[in-house]
Amino acid sequence: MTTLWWVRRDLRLKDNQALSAALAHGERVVPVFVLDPALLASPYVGAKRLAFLFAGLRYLDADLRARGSRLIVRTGRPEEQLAALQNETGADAIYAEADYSPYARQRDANVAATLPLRLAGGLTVQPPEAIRKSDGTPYTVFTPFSRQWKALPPPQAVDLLPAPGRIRTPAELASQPIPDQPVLPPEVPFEPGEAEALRRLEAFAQGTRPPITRYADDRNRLDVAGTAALSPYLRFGMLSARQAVVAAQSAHRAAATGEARQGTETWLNELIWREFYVAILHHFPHVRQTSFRPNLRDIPWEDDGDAFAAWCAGRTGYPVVDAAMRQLSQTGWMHNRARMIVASFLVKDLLIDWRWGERWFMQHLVDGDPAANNGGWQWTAGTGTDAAPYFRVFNPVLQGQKFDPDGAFVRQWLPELARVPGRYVHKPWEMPEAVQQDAQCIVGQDYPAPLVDHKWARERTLAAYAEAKEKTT
DNA sequence: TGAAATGTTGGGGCG
DNA sequence: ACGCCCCAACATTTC
Repeated sequence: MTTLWWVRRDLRLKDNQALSAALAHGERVVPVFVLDPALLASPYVGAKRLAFLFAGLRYLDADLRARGSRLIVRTGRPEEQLAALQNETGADAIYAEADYSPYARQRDANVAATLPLRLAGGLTVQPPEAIRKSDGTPYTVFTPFSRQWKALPPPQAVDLLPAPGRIRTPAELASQPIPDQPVLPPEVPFEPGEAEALRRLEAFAQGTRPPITRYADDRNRLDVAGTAALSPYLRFGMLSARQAVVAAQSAHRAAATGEARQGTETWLNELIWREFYVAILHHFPHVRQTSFRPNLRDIPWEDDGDAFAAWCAGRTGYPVVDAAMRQLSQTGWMHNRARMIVASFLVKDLLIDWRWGERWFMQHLVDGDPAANNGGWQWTAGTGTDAAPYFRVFNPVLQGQKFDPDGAFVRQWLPELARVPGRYVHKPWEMPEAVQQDAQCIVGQDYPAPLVDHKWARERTLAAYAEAKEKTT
């Protein structure tokens, strides 16, 4: 028999449960990717992420060809394209890795209504349905969720599925070319593909004193490459969550110091946060439309297009915010600490609806994921599950001084601040005129004056949130 | 996975 | 020598 392996966000041959199931089911397997016009037209899709995906498909196709197979690409509604391919091949089953976003679940329901679709695990280590409180309801607080997650049997290295050897795929099937547009800009610091993902995981978590052993402290530093930067690979399944967790646990066992143990535990927690937000979006799909907390649905947002444009362009006058926003638009990636800082600034200094920021992030992040991105924004806005309390407002100057103490990060992305002395680099508007002259950085001319006064903005936001709470209680 | 406002303490300058 | 005040430094509360 012939089986279809429907590739969606699992662009890998190793530890791929859907692929393994397809190979176990039939002697011939057809790897297929469906370009879904509805997805391509979405305002939540961006060119850099699309380019990363297409380049990743080319790598996958090359890996498949090395095994006597290839990737079949079709364009159209998945249920129609898969039905056509089923007719062409006589396939009696379609295997795919389960995905849990509202769009993915609707799409898969449409396919399953007429075709033999079978979903396998792999996007997360623990399927979102599997982690529930004793009364059967889903967790909405991270800590108990993570406790339950850790109580389940952990994946072991021996559980990781090897890449298949030869894959027999019928030769006569037509395929469209993998799109070569948009092109991945050279500024994007991620080489796509499964091989690169594994190289990075190894560099991060293996060897003597690898970065993961310093992760607990370094992960917050904007000026240090202390994070794994694996998110784009996890986003498209060039790496499985299971592979990442196994690596974290093996690094944990190898940890010789308290710092190293702390680092590996902290990184594992970040992987569990990812699964937490997949589960939240699965159980509460309405969070894509509105706040999780009903009492914060009526915040009187400022619909300020100009302020939003300044935030997008990295021209707010707060260096740490602007540097991060320019890093995002140029490279498609942003440090996690920086994501919190710029999100806090948009929501709590500019009082702009977090959904505007959520959309901008999805348009620019190579790793943009509906669950994690939504969870992060609702966390910052204080509207989500286990969110930051509404009165927690980041001070962009203090955050800059704490996590970019020498201003190296800020100067990297804001060359106009190159000569600004360290004591002013996170608050250039305090430079005396003579210092501005010396630094060749006139505030309001070479670099913007602050878009809002932080102290004033903080109070405006506290009042606005208080108003929203009052309305609904 | 904050920060500001407010409260407390204790060392040292100074009359 | 003593009490008073100033104000870091730290702690606690509040948003």
